[in-house]
Amino acid sequence: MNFSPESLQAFAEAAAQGSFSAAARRLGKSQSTVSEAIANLEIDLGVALFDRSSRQPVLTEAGRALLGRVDEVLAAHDRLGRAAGLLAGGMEPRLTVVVSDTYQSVQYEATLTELDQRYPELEFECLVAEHGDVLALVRQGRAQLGLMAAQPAYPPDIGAATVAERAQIGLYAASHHPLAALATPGDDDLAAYRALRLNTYLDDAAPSGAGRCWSAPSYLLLMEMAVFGFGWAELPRWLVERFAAERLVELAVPGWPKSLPVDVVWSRAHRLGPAGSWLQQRLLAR
Amino acid sequence: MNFSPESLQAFAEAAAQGSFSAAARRLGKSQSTVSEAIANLEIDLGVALFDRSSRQPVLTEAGRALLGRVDEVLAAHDRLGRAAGLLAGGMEPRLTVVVSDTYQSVQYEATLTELDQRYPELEFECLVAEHGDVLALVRQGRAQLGLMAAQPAYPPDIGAATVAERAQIGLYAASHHPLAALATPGDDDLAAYRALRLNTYLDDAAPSGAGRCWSAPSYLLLMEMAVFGFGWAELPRWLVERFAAERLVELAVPGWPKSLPVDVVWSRAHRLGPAGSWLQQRLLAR
DNA sequence: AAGTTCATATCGGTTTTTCCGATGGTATCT
DNA sequence: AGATACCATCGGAAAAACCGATATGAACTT
Repeated sequence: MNFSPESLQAFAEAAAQGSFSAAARRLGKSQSTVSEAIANLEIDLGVALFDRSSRQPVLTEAGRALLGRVDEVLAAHDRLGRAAGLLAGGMEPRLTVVVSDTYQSVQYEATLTELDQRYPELEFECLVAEHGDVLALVRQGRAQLGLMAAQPAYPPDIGAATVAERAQIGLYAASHHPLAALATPGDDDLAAYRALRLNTYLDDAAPSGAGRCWSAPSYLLLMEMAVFGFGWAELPRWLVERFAAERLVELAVPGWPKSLPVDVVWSRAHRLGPAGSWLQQRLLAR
Repeated sequence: MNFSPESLQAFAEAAAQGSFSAAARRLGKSQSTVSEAIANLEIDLGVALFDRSSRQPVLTEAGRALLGRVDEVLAAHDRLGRAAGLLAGGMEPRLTVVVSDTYQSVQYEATLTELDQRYPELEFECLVAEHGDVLALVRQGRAQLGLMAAQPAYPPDIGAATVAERAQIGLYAASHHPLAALATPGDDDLAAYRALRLNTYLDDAAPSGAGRCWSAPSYLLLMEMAVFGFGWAELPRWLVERFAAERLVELAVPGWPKSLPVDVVWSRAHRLGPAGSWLQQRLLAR
């Protein structure tokens, strides 16, 4: 069975208006067209939709039940049309952002909420990759935008700009860890205990005591290990404040917390779509 | 914009098969029809859906994004067709059951779950009404089935049958209520404390102490009042067991708990549909 | 490198559907 | 009873869906 959108629209409009003629006027078609469309739809469905015994047609019980289904079809139909219109207008079908694990940012939640409101049809994808891979994914077009620790220089085909907000990285240990008892622990105190390190964080020279350090591939796992008291760790401040504020304490080591600049990067070869451009500007605007 | 179901189906099938010809074979149409349908759809949508540079057409990014929307339209379309088929086959569009407040029955939960599985397209409506109104609603066709306390006789146009399972009504008071401390309270003990009564329960003669009794229009409110210790109440056993088992105690008054027969009633003038007949039989079969 | 195969695009022509204006019948209101 | 507004039906015009045949191109074989 195959129901034409014209018939469905005629039915829905007639049900809404309570009149075939009024529906025809609103749809810009002739009355006979609407009448025949509904009659054909009734044949196709095998059910009478309207009771025509009185002057104005009134929905039958079956018609009332099927009207809901018809509305669903038309709503899905409209969504398709809207999505196609956006795509035809140059909107990218999806936006991929790759975030360096060091700066994976639930802190951008508000921005993403705004993105969702502004571009509801957009498919959004978030990748996490290690520093070098961020550039590779952006360069090959797999991702449109990247967020990573600011670099002194970038390849010529990569555009970059520094985000106003810097990433805050602190040193943390569990509340019951010996380090938590010290007022101002120094580097030698840190060296006395096990370090918990991100094992994708390759830029840094291995510190003393590296033989005893534990590592994990994400800050979340690292934080879990710190909460259990396995050692101390460098962690993004927002992550601790949101998920482990009462179980970890920040260590007041001189020179900490660090505040690292973050860059947004993009490929000059691939033009950003409207949503990508908006997100780029939005990230820089803060 | 108006997208014909033929085009959408051709697009979805072609995307699934990765081939226009294969889609045409599966749809029972000629290859040129599918090709033209998709070409027209691309014109209507304003975007290219397939990349035709290679032998087999491959979805563009936009096509991949829109395919999801198209599938939603087709799914809604299918649901409409299925619902219409059921209605055309004699299925009632909705089933209304009216339950006497005395026996409102979440206890029939399993039966309703089964009804939902068996008739997923059915619109189910549950009304609650006072004894006499149950018969009125069934008689006028507003409800197809009724559940109420068994009556000695019914009007001739009303069919009735007794449900195998009887309604269990017990006497309850809060755990901290003085009555809860008595091993076997008698009627005189009950009379010494406030009674909580259903105020639609008009058949019973007002007992002694009626001036002090509190009432509520539903067993749920009544049970709340009992939990707060305001007095003792007649309550359906299943209701207490499910929602207040640890806060109320049953009073071992001689003659209680009562076990009342429940009748299913229906109108002889209105034929029951398949779902109604099934539910009727299912209620009686236990 | 040429030939084979299998895919899609395109083109006429036929069939089907959609749409309109006109007409007639019927319920509702004055 | 008449006026009015509504719906069903009819015949013809316009649009579309559909098919078979054919051209063209990509991948694969020899």
